[in-house]
Amino acid sequence: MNRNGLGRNKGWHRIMHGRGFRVTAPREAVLSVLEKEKTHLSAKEIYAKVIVIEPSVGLTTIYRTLEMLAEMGVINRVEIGDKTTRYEIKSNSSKHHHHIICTNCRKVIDYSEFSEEEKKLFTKMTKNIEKKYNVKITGHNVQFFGICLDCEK
Amino acid sequence: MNRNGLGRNKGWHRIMHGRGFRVTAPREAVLSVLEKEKTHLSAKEIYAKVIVIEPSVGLTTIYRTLEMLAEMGVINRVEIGDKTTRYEIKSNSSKHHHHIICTNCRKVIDYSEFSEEEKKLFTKMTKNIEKKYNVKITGHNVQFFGICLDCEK
DNA sequence: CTCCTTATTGATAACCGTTATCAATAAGAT
DNA sequence: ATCTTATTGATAACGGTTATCAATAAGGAG
Repeated sequence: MNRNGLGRNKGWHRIMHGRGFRVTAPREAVLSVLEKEKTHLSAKEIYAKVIVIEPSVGLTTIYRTLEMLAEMGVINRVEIGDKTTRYEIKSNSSKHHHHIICTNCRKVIDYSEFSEEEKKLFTKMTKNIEKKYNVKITGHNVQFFGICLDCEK
Repeated sequence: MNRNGLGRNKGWHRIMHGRGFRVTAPREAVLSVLEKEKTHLSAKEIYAKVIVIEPSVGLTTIYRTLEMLAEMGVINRVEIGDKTTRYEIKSNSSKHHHHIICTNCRKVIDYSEFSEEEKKLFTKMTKNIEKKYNVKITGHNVQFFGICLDCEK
């Protein structure tokens, strides 16, 4: 257990190191926050939580770290239509999922209980697209829009 | 054929009027541009094309008009990850489609040749989600990410 | 057609998320 | 312990979008 309460994640050290990145306190703090939250936070929201752990960290560093983690494939950028980029960690516990977004309050529900049928069809769609358009597909993003229970009144 | 070359679209007049909106030259010009282009333009790009038709129109009006058209359901907002909102018209000729986005050059391919299987599954997924999460689904957005032929070198 | 109400417009400034700059700092190899 | 250089934080700048407000014009009433 290091100073940030980041216990089992020494793995990051190796991954970062392997890519030639240095392991720093701000980076550990950002990972610690994302690991705990598992929800869709904006850079500002992450910043607010990070400075509790490491008060000297600047907002710029948050943006830079998020940029780096996204490039490393450790986190996903999530756009839910509220004009800011949000981030979610791709841990082994949180699988690939789709998003259900309330167009009124912008609440997000993660949807990951895919049926075998759904999984197969997405695989098939991906292959079809690759063949038909001669592209290499690296991922997909699915959003369902609607009005959540709370906003329905 | 009115002054903007907008012939068969007098329908907009009725729709706008019905909602209590006035039919103005800037609005007709924006619709004219979107109708012609059918691709994913940013507000600035639309502005550049509009001022050819109506030189006195300001950028602010473009934003306001796009906001209105989106609210009316006449156009879609499209996010392709290049930090600007893009717009596409929902004409009867351009059906519902998904997007294939090159993560390198941000080119977008529309994908609308859905198989019956795909259509059925999306309908089923929508119903499942509505039941399971108690929400009213109004639409969905699907993006496939990859590297296009040109960027593959 | 003319008048009148009020939605709409355009110029400008403000806003806000994100990024560039740059001297100071510190990770980690030697 | 030293040294190279990636990283940092403060600040300013940037770019897309929105608020402000007086001037304009759509379109209904007469």
